[in-house]
Amino acid sequence: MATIKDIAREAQVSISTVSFAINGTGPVAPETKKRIMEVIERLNYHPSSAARGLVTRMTNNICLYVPHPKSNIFTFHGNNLINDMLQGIGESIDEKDYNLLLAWEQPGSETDAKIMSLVNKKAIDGILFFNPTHNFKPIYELIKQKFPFVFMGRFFDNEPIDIVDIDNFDAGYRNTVHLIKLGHKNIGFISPGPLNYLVAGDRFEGYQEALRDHNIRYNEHYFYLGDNREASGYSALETFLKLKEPPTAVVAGRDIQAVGMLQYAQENGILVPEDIAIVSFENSQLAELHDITSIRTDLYRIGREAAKLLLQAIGRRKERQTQNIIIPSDIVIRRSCGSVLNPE
Amino acid sequence: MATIKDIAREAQVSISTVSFAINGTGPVAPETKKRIMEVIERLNYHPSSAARGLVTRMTNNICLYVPHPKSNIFTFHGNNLINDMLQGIGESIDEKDYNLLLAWEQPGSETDAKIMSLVNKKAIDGILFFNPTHNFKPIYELIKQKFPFVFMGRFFDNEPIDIVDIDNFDAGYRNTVHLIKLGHKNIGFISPGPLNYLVAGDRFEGYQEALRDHNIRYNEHYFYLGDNREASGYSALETFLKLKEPPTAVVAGRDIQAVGMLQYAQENGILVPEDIAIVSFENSQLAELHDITSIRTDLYRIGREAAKLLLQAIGRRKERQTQNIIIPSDIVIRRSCGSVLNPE
DNA sequence: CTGAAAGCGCTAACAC
DNA sequence: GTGTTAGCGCTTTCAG
Repeated sequence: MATIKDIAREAQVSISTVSFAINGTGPVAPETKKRIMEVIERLNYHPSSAARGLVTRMTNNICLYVPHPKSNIFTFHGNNLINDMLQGIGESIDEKDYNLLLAWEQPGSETDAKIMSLVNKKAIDGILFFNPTHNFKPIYELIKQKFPFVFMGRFFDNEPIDIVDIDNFDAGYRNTVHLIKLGHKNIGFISPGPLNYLVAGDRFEGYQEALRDHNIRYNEHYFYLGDNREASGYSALETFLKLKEPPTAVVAGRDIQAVGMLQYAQENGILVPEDIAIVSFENSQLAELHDITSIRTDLYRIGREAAKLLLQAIGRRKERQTQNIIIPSDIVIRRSCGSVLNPE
Repeated sequence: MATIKDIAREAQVSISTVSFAINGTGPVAPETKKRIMEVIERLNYHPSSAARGLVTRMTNNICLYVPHPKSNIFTFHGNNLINDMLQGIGESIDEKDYNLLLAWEQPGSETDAKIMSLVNKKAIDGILFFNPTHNFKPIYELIKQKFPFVFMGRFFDNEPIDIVDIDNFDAGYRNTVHLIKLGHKNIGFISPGPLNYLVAGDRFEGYQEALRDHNIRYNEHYFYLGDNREASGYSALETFLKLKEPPTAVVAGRDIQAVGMLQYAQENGILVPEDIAIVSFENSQLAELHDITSIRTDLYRIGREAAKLLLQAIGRRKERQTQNIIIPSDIVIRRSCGSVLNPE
């Protein structure tokens, strides 16, 4: 393997000149540079990232820190959306020639062992957090160390940190308003998961706010705590329809729940959207497959913006204003909500 | 940040002793070691991976090299399965304290620019290839350089390389035999994609071989070239049923195609499995949702074995026998095939 | 514009 | 068992 020394010798210059030529960090005469570049090409030379990293203290690696793959949360946004996010991240990091390291904690190990190890041993320059839960210890340590990171998804503490997120509150609000505009007053809500997950909590609050804004009283019997299984949508609808005054529309917390509702409806001769209108979140393949109106999350843009922001933060290590970027999402109207109207 | 020098000074030993103590690469007196470890703990010292990498020529990073996220191929095996694979990889690399770098080529860039750059600049110690297409240039360069890598999925050349794969031929064979055993003789086959993708080609060959083994003549009208969209299953069934002698069973190339078939069947009053039996591949969420018999691919084991193999290869850089590990897959019987019999 | 030289933090001979 | 020392391949003052 050729080293910078070989290049210097072959090009008849010193190694510092070679370094200047490669990095543009010092003046080099055009012909000298040309000669150097030729030798580099000829010897197929590539600077060693370890050697470079040792002196620059940069690795050109960022870490995408995700929940454990086995976790349901990992597929929270529907699967193909993760691909979208990766694509967005990829585009941003490619521009600056950064690499992407993927990491998560093994269940049973310390909750932040992996990520702090990566930070401590200086294997990464920054972190992209993609973790819908907010209970997050390492954050504070990282803030203290001034280690660059960006949060994808809301983080409810008021620490000044970089965040890129969709507005789940807004999504819940718009889904609900959409139903209200269609004339519904009795509107059920299935939470996508425990309300202490911000995604779920925010959507629920958006739902409530929409009701308030339209002078509809929130009925606690119209709330059903769901999870990531079809069955939770199924039993939600079952439960709702047993009420004396059942809802005429439901905001499903996620597409798979909407599918469960569809299942129950079909088995029991209930018509969608005639008897019960449904809107959902995620706009996954399932929504498309079953003609379910659903909120589309632009994870591509989230990924791209978050990575861009992180690279900026890495670039200027000085104090800088933290940013809070909200990526808008839109509602994809399909059959299940009983309208082809556009919302608002 | 504490360095090895600080530790040496505080522990009143030389830096080599510290190094020996940390890595176990030299004899250190128990009390000395204890003292050193205490200082390390106290100063929260972590060896710099760049410095270490510079001398050991190891990065402790491996690269999972995948198709572009936008590519359909990326979701070929169904999405949650990718998670399974990641989990498997994660378990293996955690044991040896390795990190996972995720990389793919941006469309439009050179087909192997990213991966060869990673190799050249010595940012990784080995590569896990996950790429269903076989048209793969960098392989030969890597072989020449003796750079460690493992292929997940078949590679049809006869180069001696490490491979971990499921037996798609076997899967196609077993799906077909399952239908034959149920009494079917006219069996359609929808390819999951172009036949030059080995996944598709192998499944198709398994299908053909099963027919041959049971003295059933292959009928080319029973072949339909599908893709990754529901519509291809839909039109496949439509096409098949228009034949003078339509098939009574179909091997769908992937779950989404089976769903498309179900859709067509439902719209046209065709009963599944009574009128047409269906088996498929992937065993994705869709298969579960729609009660489709499907072949389960154990991507968890593929990931785990592949990463393990790669780490072995990285460990002993000497000549070693390449391995060819086949991970068995099994068939998950559901309603769509018209049996609860176990195959074979 | 170019070169000499001092490290970056660590490992691994080699000497004692 | 422990210390000394020579690098690993590169960046970056600082002179000239």
